[in-house]
Amino acid sequence: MDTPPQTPWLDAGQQRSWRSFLGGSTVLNDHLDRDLHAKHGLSLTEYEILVRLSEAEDRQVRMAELAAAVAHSRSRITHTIARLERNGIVERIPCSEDGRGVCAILTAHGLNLLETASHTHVNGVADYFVSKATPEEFDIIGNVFERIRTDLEGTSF
Amino acid sequence: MDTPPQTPWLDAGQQRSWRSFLGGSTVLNDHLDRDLHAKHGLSLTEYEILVRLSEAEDRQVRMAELAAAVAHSRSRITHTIARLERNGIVERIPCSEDGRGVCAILTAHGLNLLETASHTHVNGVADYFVSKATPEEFDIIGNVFERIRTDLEGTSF
DNA sequence: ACTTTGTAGTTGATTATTCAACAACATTCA
DNA sequence: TGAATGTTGTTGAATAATCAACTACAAAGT
Repeated sequence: MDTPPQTPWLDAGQQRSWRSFLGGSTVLNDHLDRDLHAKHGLSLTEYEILVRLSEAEDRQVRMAELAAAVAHSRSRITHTIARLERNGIVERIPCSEDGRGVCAILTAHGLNLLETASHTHVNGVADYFVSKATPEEFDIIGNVFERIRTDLEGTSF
Repeated sequence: MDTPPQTPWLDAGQQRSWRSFLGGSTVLNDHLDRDLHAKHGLSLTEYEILVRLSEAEDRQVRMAELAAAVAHSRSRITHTIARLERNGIVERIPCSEDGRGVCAILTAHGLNLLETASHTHVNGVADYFVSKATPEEFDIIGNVFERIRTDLEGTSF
């Protein structure tokens, strides 16, 4: 069923690296998510969205742009923003310029929450991730995943 | 609310690396998951479970052990195995030695499916990930995430 | 033996994500 | 103008993941 004719298998080292990455990134995401949830009632993906909003002009961003920024589907963003809106963290406003457009905008409460939560998050990233690598290693990781992202994004949805 | 007294923020480069990692690993997981789903009706996490089973003695592993291997909760494994069982990919058998124990065991059909799917998966890992890094870089990534995992695992649930 | 404590796995309710279908507006081009 | 065609965002149903509560068995201590 559309199987590539021949498959060059990963060697032992590559396989080990791949599995380490998969396992490590899973527990890393998990820890960051748990910390945010326990202390602030936010998921990591919600947190990421708030960060993007906080950095934007007028703290507002269009839905599709937000989706692209955090690499999620438009549908997922709609649901997530709906949830955040229910909790008074974000508001939805029709976006000028384009009759179809909708912008999510951070409320004052949302901004406060983000500022509080950011301490937890940054400490988590530092403790669980940055501190486990040398600056050079951390840099390499950034570069590789940057490449992966730019090469892959836009290839689906 | 239990906020660390002072937070040493990430510098610009660290922040860039962290975001690249987050975005890159998201699209990477997404692509691998989509490919498996589209071609074989399997999710990446289901696939990982099948791999562990296939490598085990008698192609069977106890639930808790499986959970640890793929860094998921026991509950999640129960649900996932139930799903796989419904599709005839796996079976559940009471595990000797321990009256409480349950083992998941790969069926013949499950093994076939895995063998077919592995081509898709390995090609995906190679194309989307391995080929984007030099061998040295890939090795470093493996090492760093190995550290992260061993340091972090067992810290929750 | 028996009580306490711990571990394995499951269950069902809640919450989150995906997917396909859709309505509303924009753009293009005849 | 007015059809196509494309894009934006939403909706609801289906699927998956989380969480707390629970049963059943095991191990230890008395």
